[in-house]
Amino acid sequence: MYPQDKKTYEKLMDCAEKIFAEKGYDKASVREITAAANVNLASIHYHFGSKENLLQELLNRKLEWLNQQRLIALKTLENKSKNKPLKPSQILEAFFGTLLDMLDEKNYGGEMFLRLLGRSTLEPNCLISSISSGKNNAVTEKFRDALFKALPNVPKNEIVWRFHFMVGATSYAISGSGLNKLFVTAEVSEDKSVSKKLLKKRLMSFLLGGLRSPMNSFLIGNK
Amino acid sequence: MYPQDKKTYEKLMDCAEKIFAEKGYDKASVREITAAANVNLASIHYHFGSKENLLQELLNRKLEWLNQQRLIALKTLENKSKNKPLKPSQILEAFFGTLLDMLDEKNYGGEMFLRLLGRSTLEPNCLISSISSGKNNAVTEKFRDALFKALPNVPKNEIVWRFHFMVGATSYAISGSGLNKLFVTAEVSEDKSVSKKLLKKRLMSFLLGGLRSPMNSFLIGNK
DNA sequence: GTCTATATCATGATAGAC
DNA sequence: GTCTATCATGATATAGAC
Repeated sequence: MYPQDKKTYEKLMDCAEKIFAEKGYDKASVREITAAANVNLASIHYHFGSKENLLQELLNRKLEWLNQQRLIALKTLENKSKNKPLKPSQILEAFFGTLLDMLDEKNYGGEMFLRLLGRSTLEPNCLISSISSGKNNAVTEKFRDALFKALPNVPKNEIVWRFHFMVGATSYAISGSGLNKLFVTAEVSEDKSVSKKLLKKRLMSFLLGGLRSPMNSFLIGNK
Repeated sequence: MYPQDKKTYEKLMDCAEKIFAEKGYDKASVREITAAANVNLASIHYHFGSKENLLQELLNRKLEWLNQQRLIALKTLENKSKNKPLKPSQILEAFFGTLLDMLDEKNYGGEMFLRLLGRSTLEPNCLISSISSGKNNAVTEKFRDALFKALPNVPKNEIVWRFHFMVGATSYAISGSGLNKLFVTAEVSEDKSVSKKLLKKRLMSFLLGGLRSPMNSFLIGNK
């Protein structure tokens, strides 16, 4: 079944990624994963300690890669426009656009990652570490600061909140299942391939509108 | 422990709601729920058929109540402003404001509901029915149509997508765990009680901005 | 150090007595 | 409707082979 030359650790990572993507974390059993990888049942415990830890490793691996891409995109932008502050749309492109591009990845990698990331934000007391880990926060802060510079007239507090809202809209929009669920009404449907292509444009337009939404006096009054 | 006069069915619903909210669906065991309710282990199977079904019942109960409130709010608005089209902000208030107000509910009801609802949108092949059930779709469509009227110049397709994005931003913003996770940086933090009060204002402002975001030519060109 | 075979323990589900 | 007993499946732990 599986190429024999790969190490057990790698086999498990690969198979787990695929099976998690297909069935979700809960319904993917340790037995199924080890069987698919042609390794012993106990190897997950040996290499990762637990099923949860295996998921952690997968998320961390993806997250690190994603954040690298994000930083590269940001650096590129900053190099191009010497000194001049970046436009909000450019910053969003580097942060969320890079994430959205993962959807096109092969091997379910992108979709699984995004779904499981979403799950980890919803389940209490679970999987927090991969998100609030130092590296990830560092990247988030870089983009946060870029937004501060790009929108000097907006209170920093508000920017942080709106960043948060943007992450939410993106996570949800991206979760494969969510997409077709809420609005399956025929009248407004369009060709699916068209929808997929337009998703990024549409979401970015929405995020930008939310980010730059005028602030009412109440919010400003409260700093 | 538990008041003896309540029926088993009610006891289970109440305890399950609380325990699901605290630990999440997976980590709440049938044994723990039945123990807390002072009923027999097998009663969940008898009354609900399965643990999943119990969750379904909980979600449906909440969802129906929520949607009733939403319809009432919408009707009230439509009665007040005879014939004149509603403002988008009013429609959002009726739909998302009503949802956000559930956060103040006692007994974890609101938070659990929102978290589990979020989960159900992220897990594949799971719990779809409560969301795409007929009643819920009917309510969603009412609000969708209200937005169509309120924004006659925006293509219907775009409104539907933006509605979708708004749901995502709201779900995420509301999920108790998500709130403190992403941005725990000290510099931008403010008093937590203040944050909680302002959440609704902030989110509504963001949603409104996203909903009314100008459309770039690319999107319009593709209808 | 790496992997395997096997044992343990918790969980959801269920059958059948009362 | 409620109970006890039991099953099937899952994750995890351990002992020991290579």
